[in-house]
Amino acid sequence: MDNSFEMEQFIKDFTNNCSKVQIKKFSKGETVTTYIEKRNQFCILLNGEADLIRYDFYGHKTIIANFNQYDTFGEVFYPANTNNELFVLARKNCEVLFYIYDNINYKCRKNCSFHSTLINHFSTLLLHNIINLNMRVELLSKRNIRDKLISYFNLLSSKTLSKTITIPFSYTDLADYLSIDRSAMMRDIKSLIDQRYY
Amino acid sequence: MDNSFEMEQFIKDFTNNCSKVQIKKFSKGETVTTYIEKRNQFCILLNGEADLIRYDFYGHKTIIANFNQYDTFGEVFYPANTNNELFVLARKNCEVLFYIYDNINYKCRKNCSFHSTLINHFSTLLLHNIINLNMRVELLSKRNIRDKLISYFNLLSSKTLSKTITIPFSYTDLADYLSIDRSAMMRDIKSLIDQRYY
DNA sequence: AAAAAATTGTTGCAAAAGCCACAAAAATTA
DNA sequence: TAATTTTTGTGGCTTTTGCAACAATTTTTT
Repeated sequence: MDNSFEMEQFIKDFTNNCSKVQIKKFSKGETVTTYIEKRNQFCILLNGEADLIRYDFYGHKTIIANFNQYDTFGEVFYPANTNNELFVLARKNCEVLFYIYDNINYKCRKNCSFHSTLINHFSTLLLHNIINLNMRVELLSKRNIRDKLISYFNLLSSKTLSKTITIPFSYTDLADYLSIDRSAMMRDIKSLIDQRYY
Repeated sequence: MDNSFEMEQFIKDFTNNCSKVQIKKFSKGETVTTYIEKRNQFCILLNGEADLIRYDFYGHKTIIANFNQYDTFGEVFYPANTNNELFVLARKNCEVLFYIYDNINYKCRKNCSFHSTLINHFSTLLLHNIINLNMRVELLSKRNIRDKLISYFNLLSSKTLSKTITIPFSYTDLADYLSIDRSAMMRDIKSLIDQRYY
């Protein structure tokens, strides 16, 4: 699971200047990218934190995904026929690697070290992405607010291997992340506390 | 998106006998595998159709995922700390390739052609998996039954590029797939029809 | 072809979740 | 530090969803 050491090495390896790679910095609150035109964009969050956001036509905000260090995102991961306006917002200051993905096995003409190392680490990155998504599906497929909360708290505690958890969101954002109404969620949190569940 | 030709080739390539690979056939209704012990199992559905199922402690069945030809599944895609009983059930007769995944770059001693081709196609398979999962998250994050249904129908019609859709599930299963109550879903389907939405 | 099992269509009622609104508190910005 | 914005906590009311139940089909099995 922990591939941070492996990734550190990877990051060092691509500090050369490959023409297909760009690294940009973003301040908290800035838009990192929008998923509109299909440009086969593939991104790696090098540090910081960002969210993938959707607003539906009721005006509801949903936090589709929450990205942390070395998480991958971008339009490559969405089907061509997506009719949604999705965008990635920096939750904290962050640094993002952008790469135009055609075929993982195509190297640039320079045959630079970035491409070699990307190919080596690509599967690991994608596998990590899938595991995250499966956890996400696990949460969202829970039938009621209470179960979503319990699942989410268990997830947090299993990540830190600790009984005390720290929610990385405000309650407002947590509700948007679990795709539920905030006031209804507050009610349920209160009842979990009353029953000494957490 | 369509990688079926590529896959056909792949399938042909591993008809040799690699010691780490097993291909098994299952009849409709049989259990393909259960996600209990972490055995780093990686599977490819060669043909047929299968579901990933969870029963929660209320007895609710949820169809976490629905797998079709060349979809990948298995324990590798789940975090080690999964406390869920998940199992894969054959919805139709199917053939499944099992492979114990350690590191995609480890070849077996024989240096057989399976491993070479798997490495070549692995990213494509994973990317496909991610796209499926993102569509799944898209559906499940919708706030109400009506929107889930509309999203799902749109998805189907965009897949076939047609206005008439065929739901690959019974209504009973569709409800389990969308993680909602069947009778409530029937009510909403009826109202969509009344409003000539579909 | 008959019997058994599963799906569909439909209710009334109960429970859960959503919506709106507002004051208090906390965090952020000027 | 003061002003402004965001978050939290809460409640009343409405709407949606879930539950249980059952007859009518349809499908599958014997």
